[in-house]
Amino acid sequence: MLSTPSTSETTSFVRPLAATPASTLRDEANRRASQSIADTLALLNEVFAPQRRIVHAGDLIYQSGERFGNLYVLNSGFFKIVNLAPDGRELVVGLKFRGDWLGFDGIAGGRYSCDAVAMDTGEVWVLRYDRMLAACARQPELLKLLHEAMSREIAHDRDSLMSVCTLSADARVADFLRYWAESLARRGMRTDQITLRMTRAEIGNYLGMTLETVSRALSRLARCQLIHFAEKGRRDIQIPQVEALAEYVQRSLAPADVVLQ
Amino acid sequence: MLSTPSTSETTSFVRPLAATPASTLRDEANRRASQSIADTLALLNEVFAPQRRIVHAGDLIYQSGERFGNLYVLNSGFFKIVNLAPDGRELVVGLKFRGDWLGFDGIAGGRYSCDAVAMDTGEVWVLRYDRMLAACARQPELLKLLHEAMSREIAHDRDSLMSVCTLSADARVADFLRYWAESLARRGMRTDQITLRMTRAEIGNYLGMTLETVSRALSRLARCQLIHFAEKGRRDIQIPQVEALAEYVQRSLAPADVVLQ
DNA sequence: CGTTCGATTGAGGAAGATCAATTAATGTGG
DNA sequence: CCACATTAATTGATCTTCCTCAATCGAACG
Repeated sequence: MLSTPSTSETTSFVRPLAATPASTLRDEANRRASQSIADTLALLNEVFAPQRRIVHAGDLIYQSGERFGNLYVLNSGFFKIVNLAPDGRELVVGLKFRGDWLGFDGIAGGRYSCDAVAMDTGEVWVLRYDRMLAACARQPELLKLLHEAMSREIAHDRDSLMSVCTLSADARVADFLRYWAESLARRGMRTDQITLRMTRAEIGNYLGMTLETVSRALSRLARCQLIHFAEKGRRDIQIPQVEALAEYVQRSLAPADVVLQ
Repeated sequence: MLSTPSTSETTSFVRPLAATPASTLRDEANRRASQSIADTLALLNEVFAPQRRIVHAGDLIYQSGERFGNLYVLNSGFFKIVNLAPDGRELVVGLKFRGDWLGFDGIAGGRYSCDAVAMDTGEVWVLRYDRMLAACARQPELLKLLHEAMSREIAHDRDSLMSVCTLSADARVADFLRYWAESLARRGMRTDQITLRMTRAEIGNYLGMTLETVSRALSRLARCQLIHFAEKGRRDIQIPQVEALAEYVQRSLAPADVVLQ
């Protein structure tokens, strides 16, 4: 099912002149992103032949306070990262998809500072950090990968903070759906119909609002036709156009005096 | 629950019986932290003899969109990291003190994704990333330093998100002051009287609230005697006991039904 | 088939934003 | 050094958003 997805071959061809609408460019970017993730996994597989661990919804891959020793890379499935304060507060601070790394937070203090919880069945690759470092010394390419992953995480955390601090509740929910859909798209998965693996309470926790507010926001988005609920179950959400969600976020930022044509 | 705390940083010696009040333990931890920062700077200086750059309030060390090439380490001064959204939103997403690294966000995309702005006169050391990598290959100790710095940043960003998502405005301001004071303490600087180098608007931007709310929160904290304003100028703030601020945050979390003895 | 858990929706209230007026610091040119 | 302009901070009054509490409904499960 996995390993060695034909590495190499990241579209080095210039496209023919013809029409290249925005959607085509976007698809192309997603294809490249997906390939890049596949390449990364292939390289890791080749270098480490890492131990594979199958997880099911609710499984913890590591937890706060546990001694650090491994980094993890998701081959499939979905994870949430839950930050725990000494006083008992819990917050979902990140979501992880195929190709994402887990466990960076443990490097500095020698212990993980979060829980990593599977939200679905999936496969995690286990990388011993010390072996990783040793391999990096021989193979600079690996180190580049590692640093890029950490850097991406830092940049993304900042974007999360920006969402929470500057967007209204409705916009935050829209942005969350957009982010989820785009994360899937960049991994070559369907985005017209997505299945949220989180309850309203979890989404609210992640976005810094109550579950009622999440529910109301989703209802409003559905009323605007930006999303549709699948017939059965409100966990499946159809998104006719992901870009429309981004536009909605932008519109919510625009001061009312701007004329909406 | 788990094993061997070891790793520097966690007191691995059992203290002698005698009186060791919390404040002494804390001072000792701060002394160690300060020494650790000094050691790091000394090592970097020795290995790279890095270019030094003097900055003044308002100077940008790098800005969003600029081509990535350097990491920076603060030898003195204070920086804010400002995240910029394509639509013009700006958010202060981080504060940097002596010993902190800047520029990690640029590694992944080849461009910085934030502005790094000096809030005071200071000295920044410039480290070429490629030279850094080369040096790391020879000196694993360096790589450890680098990874720890990135890891700390990831962990801290998550804590920031937690503050914004779970604390009231007053508690967030109190937590901000506590964080600032502790950052100074860990660098061996005075904390009884601190000079905020930010306007109320900047603080509010960082904490996700308006400047009026910051002002009101500070007034309330002053009314509770948790802080005092210096005679002249409201930028200088006296903090009689930093721990009292942490307690205030905890108290604000406690449901009203808890009896506060 | 009832129990439980998650989601939705409404009503009322509280925290914080917005708008506005006043005061305090900072700076500028004469 | 002072008058004046400018920017930052405070405080109050009102309004909005979101939270809290509560009732209802639907889906999943034993």
